[in-house]
Amino acid sequence: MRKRATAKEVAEAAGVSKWTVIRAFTPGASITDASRQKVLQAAEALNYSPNLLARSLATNITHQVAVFVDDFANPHKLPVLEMLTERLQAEGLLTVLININRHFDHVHALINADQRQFDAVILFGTAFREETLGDRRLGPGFPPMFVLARDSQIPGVPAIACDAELALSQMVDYLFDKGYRRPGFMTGARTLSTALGRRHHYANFWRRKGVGSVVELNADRYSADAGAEAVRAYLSATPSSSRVDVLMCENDILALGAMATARREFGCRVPEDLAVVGFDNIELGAAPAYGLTTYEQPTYDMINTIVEMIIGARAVETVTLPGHLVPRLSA
Amino acid sequence: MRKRATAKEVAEAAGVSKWTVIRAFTPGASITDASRQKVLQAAEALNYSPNLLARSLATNITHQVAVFVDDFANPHKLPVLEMLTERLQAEGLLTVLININRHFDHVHALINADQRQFDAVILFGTAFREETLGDRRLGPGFPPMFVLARDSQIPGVPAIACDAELALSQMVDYLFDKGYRRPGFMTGARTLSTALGRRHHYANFWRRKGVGSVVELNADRYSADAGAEAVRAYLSATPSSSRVDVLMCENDILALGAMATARREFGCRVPEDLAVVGFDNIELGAAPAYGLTTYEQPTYDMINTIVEMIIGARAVETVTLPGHLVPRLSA
DNA sequence: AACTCCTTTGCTACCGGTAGCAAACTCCGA
DNA sequence: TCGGAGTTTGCTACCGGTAGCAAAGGAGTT
Repeated sequence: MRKRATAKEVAEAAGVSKWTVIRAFTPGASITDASRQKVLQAAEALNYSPNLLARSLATNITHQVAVFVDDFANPHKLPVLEMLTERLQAEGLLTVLININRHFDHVHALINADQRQFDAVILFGTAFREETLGDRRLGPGFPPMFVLARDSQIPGVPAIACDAELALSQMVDYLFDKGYRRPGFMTGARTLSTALGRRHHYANFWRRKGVGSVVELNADRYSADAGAEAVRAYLSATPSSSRVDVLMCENDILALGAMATARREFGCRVPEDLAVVGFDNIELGAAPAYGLTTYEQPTYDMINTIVEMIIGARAVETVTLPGHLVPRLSA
Repeated sequence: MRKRATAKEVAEAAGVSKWTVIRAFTPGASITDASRQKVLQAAEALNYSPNLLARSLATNITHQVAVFVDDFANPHKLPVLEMLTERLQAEGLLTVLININRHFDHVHALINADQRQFDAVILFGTAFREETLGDRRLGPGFPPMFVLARDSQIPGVPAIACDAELALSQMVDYLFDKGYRRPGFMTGARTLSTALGRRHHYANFWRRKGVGSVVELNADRYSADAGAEAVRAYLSATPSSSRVDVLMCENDILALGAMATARREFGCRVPEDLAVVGFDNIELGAAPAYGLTTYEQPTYDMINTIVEMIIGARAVETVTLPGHLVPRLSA
């Protein structure tokens, strides 16, 4: 396999120095049209294009952003990744997808990221803890970190997320106006971020409405199955007379599992016997079979904000952005 | 922000040459325990770890694999990406996720990949065509390419995929044995790969069973909505007496949309009035509400095969691997 | 023609590693 | 005590670019 052409080879072919070749490929560089043409022609013939690795080494800019993901069960991740890659690529940045699931050593992955000189690191998942990210080996020179779509538990690491307080206030207002008075909430994996987040605000706003107690259901993962199981356990243990009238699930995927099981195994009509709402607005929830009432995060705004921070077009700080309620038939 | 420490600085601190420092970090290099300890101590103090960018430039090995994805609508992509990143990371390879949707110029993305010297490029999507990938600018030195989970339409580019012929033969056998005789097939986006793939084999095997005609439904995308729409168009135009009795959809996400709509809007019982089967075995299809009969691709085997080819542990060639039928209630 | 001033080109030094040769150092046996 | 083999260390050259200075070239003025 022949090697790729280098600037030096192109220079020889064009009869100029390699620096002139570089200039022909550098926008705004000082070079006459005549030499640029000569160079471009020779480059074309030799199939030359600059080696970005060498450029990165010299400039200390890689144009690569690492995205750490620790939870691939939620299909909502996919459209976000799509949008994120698209937005980053529009700025000339590539996305390095790093899997931080249970099988991997977080600190190790971070050190690796460090060694690769990424321009930035985006944490996009559920369970990044301070003890891993605060590791002292991640010293000076570590790329700037951002937390996407979650609160940040790490001091100094900004979070760009949906305004959970606003979201839950809108949701509870909506449910209250619809007449629901016996709220339930289903959590997924019990991480700190979860506990402090949506459930907290949900309970708070109900309290303000004068509804003091929120029934809590626990799924142990974020998956349809786990949602199904949790609701099955609840409904089979609770006579219909004392059941909640509306169940909010921490995300749509739990909600879909819960809804399907409530209908199918317990004959519940949704929303008449049990209203169900979710969070995220995944595509499938919109399907007529579900008609899931949910809340849409401001995905584009969050991504745009984070990318602007990365390219330096915006001050780096924690930002919460308003999403919007998506009322459908399930509540 | 202070810069990262380099081998030279560690060398000064440890009182050795920078090459000794490098050797301390190179497994199997010739170095005494005494100097290695000295170096590691100094490195620890300065928080040094080797710069992989510089290493890549010198060795011409980046340990980065680009994955081109052009279709983020199918949730099946997510578990595959999870497994792929995990398997690659286990070999010390990182995954660069490149979005090749309609907004991007494929050739441009490939040239960019070329400039970054990826160790390999994996095409994981629906619509990579020969005219883009055969571009002559992707000349010698371009990283080896692989097509994952699809046929390859590109000569010289091996495909690692599920054995579609076997899969469809198993599926048709199963459906035939269950007594179905009026088969339908719903395609997604009409790309070449699709046309030649599952639908083709499906029709073929029915023909062998003596069933000559397969009704074709067309969804224009791979999404639940598109599946819903296609089945809506079909069912409202076709009296129940002349409808198909089993509808195979090109993938699960189409099948779920179709099933939900058939049930909800047309009162069809599944599978009594209309059996529905899909392909991929996505998580949601397993939920009791659906019980979707489907076919599971040998995802792990495919990924493992491709990774072994990348690391040179296996001959590079097109491989098809057997998956297995997942019978549930929907057929 | 001589002198500016500005543009273009070439050059050295550098980014932070790797490869492989040569010198220096051990260690051992004769 | 010395020779020689094997090990360890240092060195030069290189990977393919970038940065920024210095020399060369060209146009305009007097």
